[in-house]
Amino acid sequence: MGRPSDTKEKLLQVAFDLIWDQSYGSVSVDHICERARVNKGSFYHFFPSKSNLAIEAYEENWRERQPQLDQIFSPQIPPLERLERFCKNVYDRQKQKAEKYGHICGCPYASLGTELATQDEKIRAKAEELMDRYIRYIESALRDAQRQGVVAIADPPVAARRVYSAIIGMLIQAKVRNDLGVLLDLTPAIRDMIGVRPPSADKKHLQLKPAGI
Amino acid sequence: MGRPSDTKEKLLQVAFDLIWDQSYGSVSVDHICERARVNKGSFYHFFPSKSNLAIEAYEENWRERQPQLDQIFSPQIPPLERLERFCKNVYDRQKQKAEKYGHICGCPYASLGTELATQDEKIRAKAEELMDRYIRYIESALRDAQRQGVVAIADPPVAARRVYSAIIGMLIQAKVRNDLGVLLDLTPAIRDMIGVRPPSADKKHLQLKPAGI
DNA sequence: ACCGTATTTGACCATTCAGTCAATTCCTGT
DNA sequence: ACAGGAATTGACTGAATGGTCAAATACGGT
Repeated sequence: MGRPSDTKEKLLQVAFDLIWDQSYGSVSVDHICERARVNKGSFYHFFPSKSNLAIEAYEENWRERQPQLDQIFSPQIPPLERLERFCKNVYDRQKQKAEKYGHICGCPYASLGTELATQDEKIRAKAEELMDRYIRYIESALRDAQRQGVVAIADPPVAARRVYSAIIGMLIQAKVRNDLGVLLDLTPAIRDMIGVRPPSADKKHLQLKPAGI
Repeated sequence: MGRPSDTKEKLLQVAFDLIWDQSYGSVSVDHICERARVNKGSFYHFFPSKSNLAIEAYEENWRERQPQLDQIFSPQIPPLERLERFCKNVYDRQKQKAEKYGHICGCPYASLGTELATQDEKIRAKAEELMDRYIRYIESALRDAQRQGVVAIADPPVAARRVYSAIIGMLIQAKVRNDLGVLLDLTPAIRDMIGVRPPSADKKHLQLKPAGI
C-alpha cells in the first residue's frame, strides 16, 4: 500500500551526519532537506519536528553502531583487549570522520547532549540513554576483568562511568583543539586509570589507594 | 570624553550567563539585549558581531575567575589539597548554578567549544586557550605533588590533561543526566587517577603500571 | 485496469534572526 | 558655557528560520 521510498532513511542519515559535524543549532531543516534531496514537505511528512528528527536520527545511528560494539565487546575476547579495541575503534572513527570533514568531530552524544540538555528534555533523555548503553559495554568488560584479577578497580559501575567520562573528555579536547593527536593518549590513559597489572603480579602491590587527596 | 556607561559590562555578563545556561545557538542577540535592558543598536555599538561578543564575554568571565583559581591553587597550599579544593569548587559552582537555573549547566568552555569548534575558528581557539589556562593550574599542582612524592604519575603535563579530561567528561555527564550527584565522584576519581599515596608508603608499591591493556 | 494510500511537490506563512543606520542624547574636558 | 565625541535610540532590512497545506503523483494490492 502506498508509495515506498528510502526518503526517511536518507533524512535520518544526513541529519545525523550534519548535526554531528556541525551542531544542532547551526543545521537547519532546509540544509538537511537540500543535502538529502528531499522537499521540506516530505520532511514534515515523516517527522513532526526538527527535534524529533534528531532523536530518531540518533536512535537510527545507534542501530547501525550496535553490531560493531557487540563485536568489539564480544565476551569471546579477553576483557582488557575489548577495551583496547574500543579505544582503537574510537580513534579510528574520529580519524575517518576528520579526513572526511576536515576537522575533529568529537562524540556525537556529548555534542548534542551538551548543546541541548537544558533546552530540550527529550533530547537530553535520549543522549543520556545512549551514553548509558555505551557505559554498559565498558562496565561489563571491567566486571570480567575484575573477576579475572587483571585490573585494580573497586567498583565496576563507578569505574565504567569514570572511563566513559575520560573518553568523552578527551574527545572534547580533541575537538576543541582540532587535534587528533590528543586521542593517542586514549589507550594509555584508560589503562592507567583501571590499574592494569600483569596477571602474575602480586596483588598486594596495587591495592586501591586510601583516601587523602 | 563621551558618555560613560556600564552597558558593555552588562552585555558581557548577561551573554556569558545565557550562553552557559542555554547554548550559543539558542540565545539570540535580541534575548541578550532584552535581558540586559539594552537596545540592539547599543549592542552593535560595542560588538561587531554575536560571535565576537561571545569571545569577549568568555574572556571577561576568565578575568573574574582567575583570582579565585589563583587562590585555590596557591603554592602556599599543599598540592593535593589544591586539587581537592578545586574539585570542591567545581562542585559548588555547579550546585549554585543548578539552584539558580533549575538544571546542571556543565562546563561553559566545553559547551561553547563543542558546539562551535567546527563552525567558528575564533571561538574554537578561545575555548582551547581557556582550557589550557585551567590545565596549567592542574599541571603545576601535579608537578609539585610529584616533586613531593605524594603522587604516582609519570608525566605531569600528560596527567594534567587526563585529569582535565576526566573533569569535563564528568561535567558533561552531570549536565546530560541533569544530576549533581554525578559530581560527587569528582574528588575520588581524580584521587585514584593520580595514584595518591600516603607520604610514608614504600614507593615500590605504587610504581606506574606496565603497558598491556 | 483501477482503487486506495503513502509519498511527493512546491508554494506559502509568520516569526525570528543578525546586523544597519541616521538621528538624538548627554557626559566630560576645556 | 560650550564643543566634541561617545553612547543611545528605535525603526528598519533582507535573509533564514521552523512549520503548513492542498493538490498532484505513483506504487502495491486486488
